[in-house]
Amino acid sequence: MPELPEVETIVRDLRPELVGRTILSTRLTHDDVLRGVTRRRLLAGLRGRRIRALTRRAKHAVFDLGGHYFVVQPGMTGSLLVQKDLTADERHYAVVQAKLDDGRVLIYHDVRRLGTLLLLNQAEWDAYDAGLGPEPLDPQFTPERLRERLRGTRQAIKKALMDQRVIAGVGNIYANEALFIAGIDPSKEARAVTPEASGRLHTALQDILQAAIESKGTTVRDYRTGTGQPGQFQFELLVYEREGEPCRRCGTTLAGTHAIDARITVFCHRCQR
DNA sequence: ACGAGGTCCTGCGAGC
DNA sequence: TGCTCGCAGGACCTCG
Repeated sequence: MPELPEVETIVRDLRPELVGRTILSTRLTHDDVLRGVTRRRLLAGLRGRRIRALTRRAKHAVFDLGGHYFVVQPGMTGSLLVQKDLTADERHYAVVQAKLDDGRVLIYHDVRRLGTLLLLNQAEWDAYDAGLGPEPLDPQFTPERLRERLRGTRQAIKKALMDQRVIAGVGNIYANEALFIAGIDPSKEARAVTPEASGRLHTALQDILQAAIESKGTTVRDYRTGTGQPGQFQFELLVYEREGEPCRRCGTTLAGTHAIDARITVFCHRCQR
């Protein structure tokens, strides 16, 4: 499931392939991935446009088309690929096929279509961007900034971490991992996290996200890098997908619960307080 | 402002 | 074998 490291990997892989290319024509096979944009406006907005830049913000891949932005949020099962030919499987799940001026095709592939596509002008993008929390790998994201963001909410710390308005780009996998590394009980109220623990969490978040980027992301099922390869970070996970297995730090059997926001939370009763 | 729960969407695996 | 059903979940919504 593409979170910050996965989208960062996709964007880094595709940037040299796509920047400077012009989109000749576009095919959209399903309208249900569109959010706040009609089929007609999306297709008109892509056709004939040159890709000026490709960047990441939170869990979104952002195509700068000059004057407006094509924003792809891969959701659970979305991926972006650039290919010369499509396999039958790729064709079946390719929600968007954009023909490029070098003869290749940019594909947005999404089996479950929980991903979303947006087309925003400059003002709309600025407003959207302003609604997202700070980037955890930004040098301006200090431990103090994290503590400020957490102080205001009584929500469970894990839910707060996954709230894109609080911090951008963190989803279920890295929230579980960072809380384990920082030794914080995922159900603890965010505002009750001590400054010391918050400092550990800041370090853990930056370390885990950076390490996951270096391993090209975590592939549980569907996620692929921009070159179609699985990521490698799934082999380094400490708690996620390890419910019932021994804690790597103390050997206690890791617990699993759905009590927080109906998502699987895996943690160590002994190491996380 | 909070939590709880529903919705979207499809593939997969369990159970019968 | 072939079916039904529950589950996976990020974002967004409504309700109390």
